[in-house]
Amino acid sequence: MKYNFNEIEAKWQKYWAENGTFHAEDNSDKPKYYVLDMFPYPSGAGLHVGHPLGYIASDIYARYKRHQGFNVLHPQGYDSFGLPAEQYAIQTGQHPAITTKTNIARYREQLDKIGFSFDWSREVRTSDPAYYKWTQWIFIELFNSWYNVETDKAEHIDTLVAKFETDGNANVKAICDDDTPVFASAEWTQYDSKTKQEILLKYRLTYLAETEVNWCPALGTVLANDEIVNGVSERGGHPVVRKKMTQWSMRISAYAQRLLDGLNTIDWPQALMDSQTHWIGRSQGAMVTFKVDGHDANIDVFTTRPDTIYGVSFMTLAPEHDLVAKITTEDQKEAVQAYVEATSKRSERERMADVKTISGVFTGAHALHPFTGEKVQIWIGDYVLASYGTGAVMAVPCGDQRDYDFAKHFGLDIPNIFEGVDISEEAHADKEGTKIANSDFLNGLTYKKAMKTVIYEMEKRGFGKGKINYRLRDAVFSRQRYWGEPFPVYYVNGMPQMIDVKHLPITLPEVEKYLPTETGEPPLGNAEFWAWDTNTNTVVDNDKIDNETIFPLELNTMPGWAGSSWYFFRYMEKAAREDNFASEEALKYWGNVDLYIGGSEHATGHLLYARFWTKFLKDRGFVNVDEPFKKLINQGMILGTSAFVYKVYSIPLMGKKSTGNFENSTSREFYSSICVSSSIVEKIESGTLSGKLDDEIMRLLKKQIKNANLDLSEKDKYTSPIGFRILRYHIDVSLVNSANELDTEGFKNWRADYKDAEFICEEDGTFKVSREVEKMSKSKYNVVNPDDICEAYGADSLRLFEMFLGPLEQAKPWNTAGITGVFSFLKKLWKLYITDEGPRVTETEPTKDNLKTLHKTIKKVQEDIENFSFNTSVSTFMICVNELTDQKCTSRAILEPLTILVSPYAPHIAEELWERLGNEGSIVTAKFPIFEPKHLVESSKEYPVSFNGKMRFKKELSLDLSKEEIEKIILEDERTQAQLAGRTPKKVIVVPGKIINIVG
RNA sequence: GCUCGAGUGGUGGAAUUGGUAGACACGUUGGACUUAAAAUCCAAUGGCCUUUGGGCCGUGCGGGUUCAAGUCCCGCCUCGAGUACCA
Repeated sequence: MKYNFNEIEAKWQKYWAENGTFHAEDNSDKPKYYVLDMFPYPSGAGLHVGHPLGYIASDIYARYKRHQGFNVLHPQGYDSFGLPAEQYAIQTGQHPAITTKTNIARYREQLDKIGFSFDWSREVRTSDPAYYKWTQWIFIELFNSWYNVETDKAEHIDTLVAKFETDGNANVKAICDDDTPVFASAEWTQYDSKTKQEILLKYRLTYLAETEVNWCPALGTVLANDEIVNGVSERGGHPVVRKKMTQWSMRISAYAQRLLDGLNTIDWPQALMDSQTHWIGRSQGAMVTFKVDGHDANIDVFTTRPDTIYGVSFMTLAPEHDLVAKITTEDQKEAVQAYVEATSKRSERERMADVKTISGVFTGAHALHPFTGEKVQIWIGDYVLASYGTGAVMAVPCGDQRDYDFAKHFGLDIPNIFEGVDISEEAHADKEGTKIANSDFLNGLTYKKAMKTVIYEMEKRGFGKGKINYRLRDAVFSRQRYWGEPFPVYYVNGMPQMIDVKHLPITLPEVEKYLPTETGEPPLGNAEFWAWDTNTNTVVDNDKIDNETIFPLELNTMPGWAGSSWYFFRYMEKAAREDNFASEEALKYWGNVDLYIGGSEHATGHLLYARFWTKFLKDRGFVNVDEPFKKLINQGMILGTSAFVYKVYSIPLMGKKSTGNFENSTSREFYSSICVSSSIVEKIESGTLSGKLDDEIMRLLKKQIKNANLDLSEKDKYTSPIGFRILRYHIDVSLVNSANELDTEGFKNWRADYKDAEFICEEDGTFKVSREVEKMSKSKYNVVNPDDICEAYGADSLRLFEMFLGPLEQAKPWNTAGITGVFSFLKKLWKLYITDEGPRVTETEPTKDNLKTLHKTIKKVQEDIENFSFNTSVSTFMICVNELTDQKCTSRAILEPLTILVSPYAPHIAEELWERLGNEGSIVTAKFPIFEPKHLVESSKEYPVSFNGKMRFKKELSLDLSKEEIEKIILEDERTQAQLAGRTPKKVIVVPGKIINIVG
């Protein structure tokens, strides 16, 4: 009987679905284990072979844990709100909900074919109103919370209001906006409702504020910093400009320190934690206030080097700084205005591309040094960022390279405040090991002591204090998009009001167009049915808005990361979950995710926001854990192997301006007929092309020019083309075989503009393409689809092969060539159990060798799974099957445990063999075999014998021998004598059980 | 520029605490079976030299530590990822 994978896989996939084999139990005596994948965005392109890599790894782990007796939660769902569906809707008018549903169905079909052990009864879709009801609920809870610095956690806003009522806000220690006014309790009680609301917005964990945002006009939306790459939108590459807008923001900065501290409690890749640490950007220093000479104004600066304050020789403000207009003197006004205007026009992109140019203007004003009272010039310069710290720096040119460069450029003073350091060439930025000089009371102190002393002194004199600053900004939470969660918010008198949680969800309204309105409002501005009736608590017609009982609803929607910041909690319970996102018992039982697998691109987005929301939910008592993901693994990207065809263009046809991107040029159809095989291109480029081929190319080029019938002069048309250029194009990888030969007929039929292609082939008549490893993407035509592999070799082969490719964390190119190796392994495995005549398993006692092979395999596979080294266990299985085949093993005592070992990796074949061995039911909870070291105990070892570290021969020796005995035997060996050739060894190293090394 | 990671046969990769470099697989070559192909099986396969015993060289490059280095230390080179003037 043959290994019929199609039949077996369909059979067991059906069995698992019908029996709910992978449904986790909510009440269980078993220990819990929660394995999660980062859920996919269901794109229209479907899954490619890169997607399942992490899913296969987590599935192996989940299945392994089931064999180990754990109650395993391994759910899956869809991050189904997002920009691509919306852009598709804009283009086609098709509702994003429909395309999303279709895409999800396709994903599900593909996922099911790979045999994952997902508990689909808990599926989550972020765009499902029953799900986003709770996303809206969390938003409301954030609105109703403030951050109490004293208790170091978020609390309900009522506790803050209570403090205001009794004591005002002077002694309230809270994270709030910088411009929050100070008031007494009496003042608070007299404020009108709107003022109170405005003040509370300065404290709430989500708040409405005018923020400068990254506005992308082409997409009609605001982008987060991590959605911008090199100054253009990550998706589509459109330009991005700075714009002020009223937006919802999340006060994630309140959690900066806890987000840093939490990293010490979790098991994540170092690189990922490093990038979060850097993103949060903690720096310790001081806030120092400088008075402006002749003005009633102060400049606050943050500095990490208050110890160098005597080195200050000027100050620099960001051009956008509020004080600039106020303090600039009459003579400098023109220059300053011009500079400010020039900077505001420069796009982020330009500013980034141009880091080296030093620019700035003197304002004419001076600040007073807080210690010496000396006047220092106040400059403006675009190297100072308005968005970091206070938007102003105290410049210490001797200790900071940028200040140094600025001072040199404008001829400003560079006083030296370091003992015995030469600063004639560059600034001295080292902290340790240098003593401070020329600094009054700081003279002779080291960095650490000077820091303490100067901060103490500043605090005493009242113009500065120690401060910790974070780079982490509050996160903008509004998006001018349609396909996202609507805010449960309406506006009374311009102030946001939360809809009561019992009326959730507020579902997305229908719109005619998914584009911004003509007045520049978000797409929800197109909705006609988008007002809130406070009497009926329903969404009603916009025409009814009277601003008395019926009010306008929020037009923005939430960003992509809203739904993904808490979905791992929703999975914890499968019941209807009307009254909470998961029951208290379920949340308590499952706690947090034990193993989370996904891509490293989420380092500073999803993974930071999810940690933030988890900490918030913990503070407010809704969940029991401080960190959502205990252990995290980044799977490496699977890269595609793109194929390229080279085409020859005559320069006269291309015209003189031949520098553009021809791949995107619309006129290329004209010139696309001459294709040249890759090794001939090499010859052309190295100038070693034979005359015959050269003539052939020239002939085709002339023909092409003639046929093109362009508006060229007669002379140009018939003179021999003086030169040509070679350009390469991505072509579909399915048109190329493993020897890089092109299917020329298929190529002609692939796209209309290639139908007249002419080929200049290799000498053997084949046409070769060139290959290059790149990211897998539709536009590069290098996408490989898992369905085809499942069809041809089966899901078990796909699973094994993806693991066999290499270490999980490493990026690796996809090359299907090797898949036959794992496929023939599965066939060999099958043959170990079943022959053409039928089952061959017997009750024979296993031999010593059988047991040794089995237990060696158990040990290695278990170690590998626990180290997430799945590639090496596939090799181990191959070795095991090869050995058992050689041993002609038929013993059930060996073959039955082997099916369990293989089961996490190749579950379908394992189930089938398990059943054919006479077992009832599924293999998934069968106990994992236990490794017994006694089967690996050896009595002798084949020692490698080295001379000066180089292995020369091997000798089988008993392990009972002492070092001395081994040394004696080895020195007597004739091969040793031959190696030594009469010399006396200086030293003999014997490591029992390992190696023998003879020196001399 | 800074931070992190990686460089091993024709290819993907293995080598767990320093202890037989190249496991396992692909590919290639030769052979068996077959009318043929597929499938399967057997053998060889890092490079160079060779009197067929074996010898020399080999883990990006240059040094070092050690009886012994792919592995540890110092200095470089290349590639990849992240980040972008953070005061």
